[in-house]
Amino acid sequence: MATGRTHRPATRSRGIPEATVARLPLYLRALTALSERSVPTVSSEELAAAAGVNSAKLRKDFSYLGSYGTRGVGYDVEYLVYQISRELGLTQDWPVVIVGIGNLGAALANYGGFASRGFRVAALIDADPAMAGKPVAGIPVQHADELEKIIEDNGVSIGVIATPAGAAQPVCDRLVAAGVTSILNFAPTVLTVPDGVDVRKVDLSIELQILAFHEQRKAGEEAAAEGAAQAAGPRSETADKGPDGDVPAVMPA
Amino acid sequence: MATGRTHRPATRSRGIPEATVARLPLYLRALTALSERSVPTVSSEELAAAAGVNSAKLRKDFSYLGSYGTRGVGYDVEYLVYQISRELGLTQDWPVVIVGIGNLGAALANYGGFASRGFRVAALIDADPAMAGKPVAGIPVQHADELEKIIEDNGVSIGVIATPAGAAQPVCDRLVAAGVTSILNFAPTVLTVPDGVDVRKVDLSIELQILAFHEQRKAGEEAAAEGAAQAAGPRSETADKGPDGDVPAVMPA
DNA sequence: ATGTGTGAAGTACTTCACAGCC
DNA sequence: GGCTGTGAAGTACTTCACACAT
Repeated sequence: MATGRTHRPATRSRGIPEATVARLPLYLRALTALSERSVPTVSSEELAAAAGVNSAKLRKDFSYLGSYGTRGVGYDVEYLVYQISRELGLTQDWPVVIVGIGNLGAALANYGGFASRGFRVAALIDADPAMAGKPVAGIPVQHADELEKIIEDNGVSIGVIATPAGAAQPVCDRLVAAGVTSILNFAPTVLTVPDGVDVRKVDLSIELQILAFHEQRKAGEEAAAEGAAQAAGPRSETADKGPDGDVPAVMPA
Repeated sequence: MATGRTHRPATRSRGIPEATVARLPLYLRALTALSERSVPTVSSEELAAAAGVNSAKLRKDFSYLGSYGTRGVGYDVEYLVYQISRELGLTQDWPVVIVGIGNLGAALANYGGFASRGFRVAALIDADPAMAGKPVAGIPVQHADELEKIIEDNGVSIGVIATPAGAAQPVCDRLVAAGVTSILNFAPTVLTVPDGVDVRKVDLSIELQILAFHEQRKAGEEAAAEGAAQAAGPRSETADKGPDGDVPAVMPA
């Protein structure tokens, strides 16, 4: 691929597609499971099945990292685990702060997947003074006033926002001002950040809405298949559950 | 799936791209906020800014739904809210069950965004007998034995899995067998489902790993840039590039 | 024989740019 | 004049299919 005309010259062949990056953690998880079962090698076919993708995609993805497989044999599990971990930056320790220790923040703090892969919860921060000192997942919650100090002292570059929507942007601004350059946002808001700061969002209600869209379509098709002779007009109603026909109101914070 | 055909024949012009569907909830949220402020109309430019996308994309997205705007004027907020809600299937009521009432399950049960947009938590289900009867978010937790009955009685077609990884597939199988056709999976596992069942996954650790990848790259470039002309402060000299920051050069220090 | 690595072909999505309507 | 709606152009990602290393 000599094209390379896209964004930048790129330091090297460091042009891993975003879609590939997003799948690397998936491969890594599957490989880790194999590693734990002491499986020495896997084929692209097997690994792809375990990760829920197709094998051509997987091979193409790996080709961006280098030629880590052996033709006629497959991939060495341990070696791949290492290479992917390194590529993702998981061979180093990433201190993370979680801001907003409500239900969700607590769930995140307790989530094993964090600690197990290079991430370390450096601090839990909440604006409620009543929370201060209270341990969650074995870590005492600190007051939001300490935010800047905590970030600096721990060299935190990744922040997780689990506050109500209204608090998210101000918290984000403070995180960024204090030096955080990557943010994982669970609050249902669009965050504005300066150039050079990465934001990823996880939005529970959006995922559900996407499911509802497909679900509705299924119901529609099913009905069309049943009646056979009555689709064709404008949007038909999907019978089955009581249609409320209301326009929802938004939530608070 | 050997047949060359794409997913579906598409009943009509009902060929809304998946990427567009994924953004509709975003637009809907922005529109709802405008609606609450009694803003009567918006331009694609304004709405796009509020939703965090560019205006051409937004107009293209809306063009798949129909021509709901007025040239020279913009879009009628209320009307769009209704149209998008309808397209997403949010004008009907979707009963949802949440399985696995740990930290995360409880967070989900309490999450306002669910109830506010056509989703109704029909039941909370957990395998731990000690949880049974305990109210979470005002809803008493029911034992997993009741799962099939609950799904049937409530006509549930959307299930949320918030169990530990090991329990996810069995729970998924039972949900599907009982009639659920859409699943939102929070457990860090690849779920296998029969054709016709939709699964979306939300994976906290994957998101963090993607951030770590970019974070690492920033650090690397920064080090490389250090040798060159050390710019002062958060400013990138690299003209412009993609929509999202991809060529950063900032330093917390 | 077997399974990787990869050009080339195919598909999906984004952005441009401007005609057309208000 | 302003702003939508959309063909056309551009870009990103996926899948195919097969040469080639083991």
